[in-house]
Amino acid sequence: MPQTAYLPHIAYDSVVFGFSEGDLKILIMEYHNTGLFALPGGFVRLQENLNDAVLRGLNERTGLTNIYLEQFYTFGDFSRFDPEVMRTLLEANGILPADGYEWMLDRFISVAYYALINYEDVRPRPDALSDSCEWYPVNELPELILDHQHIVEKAIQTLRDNLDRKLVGGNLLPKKFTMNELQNVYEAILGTKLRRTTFQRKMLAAEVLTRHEKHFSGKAHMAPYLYSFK
Amino acid sequence: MPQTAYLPHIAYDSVVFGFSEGDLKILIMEYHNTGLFALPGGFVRLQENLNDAVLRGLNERTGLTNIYLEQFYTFGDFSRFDPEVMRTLLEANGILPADGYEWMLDRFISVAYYALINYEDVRPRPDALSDSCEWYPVNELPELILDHQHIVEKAIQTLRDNLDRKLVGGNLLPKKFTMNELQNVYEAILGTKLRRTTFQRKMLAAEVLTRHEKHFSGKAHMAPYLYSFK
DNA sequence: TTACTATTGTCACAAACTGAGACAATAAGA
DNA sequence: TCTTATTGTCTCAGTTTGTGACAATAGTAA
Repeated sequence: MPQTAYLPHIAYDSVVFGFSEGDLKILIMEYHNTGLFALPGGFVRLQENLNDAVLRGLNERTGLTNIYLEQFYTFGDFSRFDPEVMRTLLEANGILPADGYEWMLDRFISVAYYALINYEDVRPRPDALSDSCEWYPVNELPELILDHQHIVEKAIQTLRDNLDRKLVGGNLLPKKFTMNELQNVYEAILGTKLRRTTFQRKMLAAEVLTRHEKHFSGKAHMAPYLYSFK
Repeated sequence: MPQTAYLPHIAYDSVVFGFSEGDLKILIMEYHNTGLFALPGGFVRLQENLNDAVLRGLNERTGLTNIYLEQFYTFGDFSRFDPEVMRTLLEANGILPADGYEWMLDRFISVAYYALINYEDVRPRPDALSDSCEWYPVNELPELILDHQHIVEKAIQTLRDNLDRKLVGGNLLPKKFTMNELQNVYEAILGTKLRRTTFQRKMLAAEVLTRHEKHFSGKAHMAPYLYSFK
């Protein structure tokens, strides 16, 4: 990452949501030899679109290409500025700031995005600076650097606000899913239980679902239909 | 604006909404000797919070201090980069880029905000680079530089989406207003007519208004109550 | 003083929507 | 064949919303 390759002072952070075992989860990086946890983020190349930079970073970490991505806020408080954190990350990777990395110790304004992906499609991959990239339930996050906890909270709040308006919950599931699975996603996002009949009626009335064949799970009860988003 | 005073590559643009004569209007700058029209914007000082920079810029142009302000999107496409526009603006003001203004010809990522203000509270003031700062109805804007037309459209869309959820329409009116005036604001923002009785019932049920004395306009009919937001 | 007009606050009724439960129809195991 | 758990659908009541009606003004005109 030499100085000339990226726009200085500008970063992005991404809150990558997945759904598994009944929990809403997000991808968190743990940096090599530091015990520091952070959202996966990155920088923008000099001639690159901001949105493309985020998609590139997500692709590098998840291998996915068609990602549901939404920009939700830009964090620009001066109090975000804490060069010691970045210095620690660089040193843990054997990098001296003087070797062309001084710009990473500057103040950054960060554009935050959230992504919704199908948990099963991802094998998280660490990037060059990181030790591990793992899923954590949103209610059991480790302590995060800088204002990243705040970014996560705002991401969840925005996702909740957009849930009914944009009907995006399906992006957290495989192509085909049952009505019960979809309801579980909604409940995990909203943090509340929903009524089965009311939920089903609302989803069907919205006319965004296509009904497919039944799914036989081997359980001793009526088999549910599979659905997909139109 | 010497190089050292501001963060490079980062700008903000503000869409300042006002309401007058039945129209939703926004503040547009016309730059001196160029015929170029643009949203009022600015830069962030090295140790300044992003949000504070925007409030500072709005204060310089409107004299207002308590401004309803909302960040809505950050525009970061590389296609925004057009140094000729900025070069024209500088030259029209007799400034040579070589005099420490080269950074203004670089690529910028712009964080966009919208503000809602009471039209009557404002006497728009031009800033150092500008010739005039005037209100334009949103449906009769001049051609704007770069992607500013796109920014305006996204601002209006966001305002519409937030209107019911945040009940912010009152920020475009004086402290006290009639129900009919509030309805006119909503209609101007949404671009549609609303039913008088339904609108009044919804507003009263929301329990966000305080009812004050009646307002006698001199017209030959029942006088309406004045309201203010709680 | 007495009509007359335009607008306002409120009510009434129907239509649409939502919460909550009931129930028959399975799918598999006992 | 009986039992159990879950699903798709229906019903009914309560709430909200669309729509019009109507009396109560505040001025103007006769």
